[in-house]
Amino acid sequence: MDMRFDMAQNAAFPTPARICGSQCCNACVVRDRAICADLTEGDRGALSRLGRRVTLQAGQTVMWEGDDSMVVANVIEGTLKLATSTGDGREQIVGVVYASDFIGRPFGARTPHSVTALTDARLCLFPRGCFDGFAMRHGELQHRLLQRTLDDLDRTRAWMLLLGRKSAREKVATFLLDMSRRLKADGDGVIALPLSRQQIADVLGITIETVSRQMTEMKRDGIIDLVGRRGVRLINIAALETLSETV
Amino acid sequence: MDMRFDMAQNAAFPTPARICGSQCCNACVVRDRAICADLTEGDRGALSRLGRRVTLQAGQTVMWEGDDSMVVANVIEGTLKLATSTGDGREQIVGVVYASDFIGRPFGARTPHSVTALTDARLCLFPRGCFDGFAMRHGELQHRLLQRTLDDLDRTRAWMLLLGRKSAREKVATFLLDMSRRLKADGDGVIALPLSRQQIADVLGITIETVSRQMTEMKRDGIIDLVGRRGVRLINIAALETLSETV
DNA sequence: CGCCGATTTGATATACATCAACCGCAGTGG
DNA sequence: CCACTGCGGTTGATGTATATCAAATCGGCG
Repeated sequence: MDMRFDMAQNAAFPTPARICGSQCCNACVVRDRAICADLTEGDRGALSRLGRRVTLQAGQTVMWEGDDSMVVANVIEGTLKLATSTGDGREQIVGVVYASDFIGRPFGARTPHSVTALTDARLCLFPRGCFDGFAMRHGELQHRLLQRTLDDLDRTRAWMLLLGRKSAREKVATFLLDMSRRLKADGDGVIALPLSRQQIADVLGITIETVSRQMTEMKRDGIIDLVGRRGVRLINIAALETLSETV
Repeated sequence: MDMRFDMAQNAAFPTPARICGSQCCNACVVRDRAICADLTEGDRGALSRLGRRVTLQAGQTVMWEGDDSMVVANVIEGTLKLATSTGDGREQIVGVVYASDFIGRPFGARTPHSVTALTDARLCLFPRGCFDGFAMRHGELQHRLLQRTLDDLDRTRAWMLLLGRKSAREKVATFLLDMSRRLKADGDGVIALPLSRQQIADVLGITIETVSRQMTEMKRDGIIDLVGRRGVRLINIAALETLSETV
């Protein structure tokens, strides 16, 4: 695993103040977006004591497909991918997760996909057994987790339409729009993609060459602009929406 | 909507005894597999009173993609499909649900996909608002729903690998194995598929012709046998597993 | 400035889609 | 009872989007 990342992915969270050490939720940047948001301060502290903060480097894998489900985590900072693959090495990225998202498989024996950091990342990691137990005693937490899982399922099913029925052009257009909704553009309207071309291909179920060709073609057509390896500026969003085609 | 079904899909549930009328859970065939399984008898009765039993004919649609989420339901009997489509009519089936499964979008404003009966079916239908309220007061129910949603998500993500990275041959092999796991074969080892060729194509993200060709080819190779329009016998399961390719 | 992996570009192959008959079974009606 | 009809399914001929293979180019880093 030797990925290199040329852009400052984590600029949004410039080393958050660790006022009360790494164990404290009060200073947590995702506190009110993560699943622990609805817990009382006391309960949140109790949950916090079950887990620990860990740092990941880009390219590191936290969980492997098919492994026993040993841990779950909140993403505090960074971007990670969820992936499955066939026996002969073809990979499909089944999800991309961002700060405040939840990862891992609670209430289940196996992790059904690998989880790998795309950028440097920080997690709030819990042993699964402890987390499950805590969740069973805290309805608010389970409710939040349910909400999030239902949303994930909706988004995943929408992506099935893309994988099964859209052309390469439509796939790339949909991908770019999706990214523009999740990521903030800089002053010049340039979005820094957290994914390499190969990873984009693995998200869309096409090859790297096809991704590249579609993007340069869109650039030729004046719909987008490519800046450096990881940057895109969406020039004609309406055109992208027409291309992405889902009503 | 004029689908016709030549095989007795529902033979497994020969007009269940309605001992205490259609409103009673005690005689419910899915009582201990559905999400209400962990409720006390009293709570189950209370939930039951919020909803009503409805009968669907094959081809009828209960919910439409993008509509306000008004109802949710347990499937008592029958098979239904969940589908989304592009503006120009390409369809992707994002899920197939069976007896004891749960359908609809609780805790959310919109139904993200249509739900249509593939066979005649019976549902235990709840207004969403009432259901949500009841669920909020009953942790066991939410826990069951969470479990089920997590399982759905796992299965859906596994299907993404199929849609994005598998060949037509692999797709059909995977589909047949999946069916053989969910459906019981009759005495001769023949499985009655609940889906037409077009619907199989819409599940796998390929065309009807490709489905047909792959199946007749597998038949030529002695891997499966086709009996009538809806019947398949899996002769060489090992070969199918090799073909389906996921490790 | 030069190097190395990431990306783009080009040439070619191919799996699958598309278009078009055709077949066969299940109703239907004479 | 049998021809007729309609629809789901199969089969064939052909087209094309995308994969594959190969090489050139770029961009960031030492």
